[in-house]
Amino acid sequence: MLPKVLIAASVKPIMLAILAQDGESYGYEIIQRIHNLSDGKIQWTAGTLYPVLHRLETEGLVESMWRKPDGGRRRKYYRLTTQGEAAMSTEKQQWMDVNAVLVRLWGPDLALR
Amino acid sequence: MLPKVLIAASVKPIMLAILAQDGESYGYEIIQRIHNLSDGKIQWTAGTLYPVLHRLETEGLVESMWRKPDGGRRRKYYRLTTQGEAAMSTEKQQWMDVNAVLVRLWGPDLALR
DNA sequence: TCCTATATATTGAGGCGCGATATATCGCTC
DNA sequence: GAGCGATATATCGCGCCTCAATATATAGGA
Repeated sequence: MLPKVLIAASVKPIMLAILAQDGESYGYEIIQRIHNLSDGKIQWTAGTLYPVLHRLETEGLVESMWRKPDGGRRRKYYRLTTQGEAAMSTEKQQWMDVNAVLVRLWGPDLALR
Repeated sequence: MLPKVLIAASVKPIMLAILAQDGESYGYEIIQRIHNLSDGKIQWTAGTLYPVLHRLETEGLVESMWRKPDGGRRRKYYRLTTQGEAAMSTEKQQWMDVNAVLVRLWGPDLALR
């Protein structure tokens, strides 16, 4: 079980990175995607995910459209905006800045193991 | 300026790692240490640091002792407990789990650049 | 018909950073 | 010996965040 604060810090960069890689996706699929990507270590719930998606949309980083597939119920697909791509770069840089400090403290050799 | 949530997620592992590496230190020094370690990118304030130190002490991860150096005013020195060392390992593993997901999404090749 | 999986949405409780503020002392300069 | 900046610790409260719980709806299979 990961600490809340670590979930909080990683949810935005991970969400943006998933949409950047997958092109577009919807809530339920994203939950499963991150579950697989992390070997089950990260388990977002609906109560975590949807508020984040709505926040990203309010901030203009993602846009959404409803779609109804043949069979199965309607889904709300999300896609990165141009602003969202820029935001991902920023988030990535910030994460790596902090990560660099931790790697330095834990020992630079560990980065290669 | 780093996002609050990223500060929140990193403050505990960084604090534990600093004390693990330095043996012991005190609030004011830790603030300068992290400033230098991060090339000025991470700037903790007293309002961030002291509550965290107190929390770590309540959790039994650090222990403290007042000391009065020759010249200069008294300082409260902090040191990791055995529990604190174990907590650092856990925090480290959790951070690396999340970092692994991000590296995977951003592209594994980036890890070498 | 009923159950399970799929799918989105909201609320409220609890947790946390950090700017602002308070308090105190050292060492230097005028 | 007054004044000041650097050193040093401490607390409060605003605002933001997660996430369990809850609500709603539908597809497909038993």
